[in-house]
Amino acid sequence: MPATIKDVAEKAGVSITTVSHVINKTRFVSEQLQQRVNIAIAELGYQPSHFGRGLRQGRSYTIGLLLPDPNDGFFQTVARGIEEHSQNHGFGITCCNTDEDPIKERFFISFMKQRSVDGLIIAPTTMAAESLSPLIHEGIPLVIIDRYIEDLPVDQVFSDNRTGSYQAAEHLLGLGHKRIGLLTGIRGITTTEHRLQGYRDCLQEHGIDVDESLIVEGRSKIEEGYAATEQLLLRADVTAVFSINTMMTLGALKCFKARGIDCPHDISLTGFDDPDWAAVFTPSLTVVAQQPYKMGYEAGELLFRAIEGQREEEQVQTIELKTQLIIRESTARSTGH
Amino acid sequence: MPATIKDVAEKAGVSITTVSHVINKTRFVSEQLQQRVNIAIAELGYQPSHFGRGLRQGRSYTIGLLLPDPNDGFFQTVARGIEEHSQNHGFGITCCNTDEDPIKERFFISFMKQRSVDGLIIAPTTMAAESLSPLIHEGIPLVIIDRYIEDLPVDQVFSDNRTGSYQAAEHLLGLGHKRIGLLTGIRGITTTEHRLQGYRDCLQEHGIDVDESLIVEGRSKIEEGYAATEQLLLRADVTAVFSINTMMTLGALKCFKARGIDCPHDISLTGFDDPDWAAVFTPSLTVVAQQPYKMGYEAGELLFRAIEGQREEEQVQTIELKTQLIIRESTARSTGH
DNA sequence: CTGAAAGCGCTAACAC
DNA sequence: GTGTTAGCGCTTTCAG
Repeated sequence: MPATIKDVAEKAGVSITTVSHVINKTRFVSEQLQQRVNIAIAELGYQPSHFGRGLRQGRSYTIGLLLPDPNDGFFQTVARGIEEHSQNHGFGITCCNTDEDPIKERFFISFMKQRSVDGLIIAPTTMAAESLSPLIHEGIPLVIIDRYIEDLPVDQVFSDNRTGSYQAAEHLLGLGHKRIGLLTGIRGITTTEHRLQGYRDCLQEHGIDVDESLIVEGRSKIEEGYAATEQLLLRADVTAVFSINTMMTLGALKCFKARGIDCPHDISLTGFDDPDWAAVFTPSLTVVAQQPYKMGYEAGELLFRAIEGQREEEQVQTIELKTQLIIRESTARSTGH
Repeated sequence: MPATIKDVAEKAGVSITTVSHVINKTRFVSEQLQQRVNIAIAELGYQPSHFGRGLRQGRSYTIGLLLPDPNDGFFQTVARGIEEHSQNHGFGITCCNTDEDPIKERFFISFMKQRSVDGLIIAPTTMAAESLSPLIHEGIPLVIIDRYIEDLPVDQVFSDNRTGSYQAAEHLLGLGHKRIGLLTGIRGITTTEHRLQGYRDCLQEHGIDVDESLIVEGRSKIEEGYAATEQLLLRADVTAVFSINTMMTLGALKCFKARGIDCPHDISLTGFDDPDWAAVFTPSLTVVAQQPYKMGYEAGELLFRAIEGQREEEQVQTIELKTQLIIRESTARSTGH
């Protein structure tokens, strides 16, 4: 039904080869023919078929994006950063949510392969490289984001979670807090583990033994944050809470609210990530901010460099983004207990 | 490099026809051959090429999604509802952000057409049908969401924005507020216009003349909401603010915070949409909640019905979703002035 | 019950 | 400077 290259060729009175070359600027064509072709294209409203081209070239002009949690505004912003590049290159994006499920991850990777994506950006669900190494082996351009995987010869972009976490803990210690509860995100992904490590390192370097009972495992839903906070509050001596991701932070706040706990007077709170509302909240939230847009942007840059072959083989890059501690109202000097 | 149907056929000692039929279950194949084929497929890790199939069938097993604002969690949830269906049908989703820009919208529609998407779900940037009617004419399955377009013979799913807004205004009137400021979203899209209309209708039916100076135009960024609220506050007699979208609401809250205005004691606030944090905020926010997941889900259902041809021609549906006024702490009885 | 072969729209090697 | 043509991987008619 839609016009094909053949229709254009006939209308312009040239061969389809010439049409192809005009479209792709892939060899010289005389002014005159170029014009005839362009006119024909315009009149027919011709657009090259994605399939014809793809079948021939084995390229899809599409990149795949595998993200764990669509509810998290963080990844939304990451996606924007990536989009910046894909638009410039005329590429499409196919995005799938893994929901932190390795099975889904595997499925979608295979899905993407079937569709011959030209590159893939993944925030992996696990620290293991099983599902990823085949990709690398097959030479599909790949960039890992958000979660660092050790010893994997592949481009990676992630935040310096350990330092971010360290600084948050140090900030709380500096305010006189000795017993700092930690709400973790889902275990087994590096973001969580590194943030946990930063907390541990900081306490230890300040001569404080880490009380494991102050570390409560959550995942990434408000209710889980709520429950984890309640559990934490059973220990009456907690004067500060450090929450490792946005949803857990909201859960903590909800719990505070339900129990009539005054933050920061009764308990200080520090979160990770800086969503729009964090600064508007009452109290405004002290947080460790990441650079989600930049994460996406850098990842996109690495990916397209690989796609366009402007990269030496085996020369992979690892980009660690700085975090920033933003001190607001939700943390205050410990009133002791 | 990856295995083709031909490789499978050779390995299984059958014709490619048979392989195709086994894969697609499109005609009877003896148990024996089926097994041989399936084994060969497994051993080769064969996946049918998306391009080969697409070129032949003119289908992409992909739907397109055009959304205006990726920062808005609302659309994120809508997308989840759609995804539910696309997963079940083994379809992919290609999503693009129009950023409320009709030019981008047009571009992406054309982009989607080139890629032969099997259907399109769009939250249009304007009330005009120009970019959309060609699609309808070409018979590409299409569902409009969020924003109603009159007299367009196409499936549509949207919220009853007028009633939602009406109820919010009525709630504020019931609390004794007489001078209710209105922060609008971007003008010219039906969501904004209908919400505006609901506000107007409510005041009028309660015998109150609408003071146009209480209606301040914003768009969809925090800073715009902030500025609009400041403008509103120049009128000292405003005792309540009704904000028409999430970002404007955040802007209003930010302004309140900056000026030391106590909500709801000094001024009541009602928002539209119910993001995660609205209930956790201090004060928790009275809002008109929509049903974003349902919006996506219904849209997906309509779209796939059309894609699979289970719909009479010219038999379009229009689904209006109820909104719900959720009364929380941010609205209180007017203390008068 | 199975296979041979045409052809979807395009690009690029090969002619001229 | 331009055209002819093979063939990418698949589905589907047609033949048997």
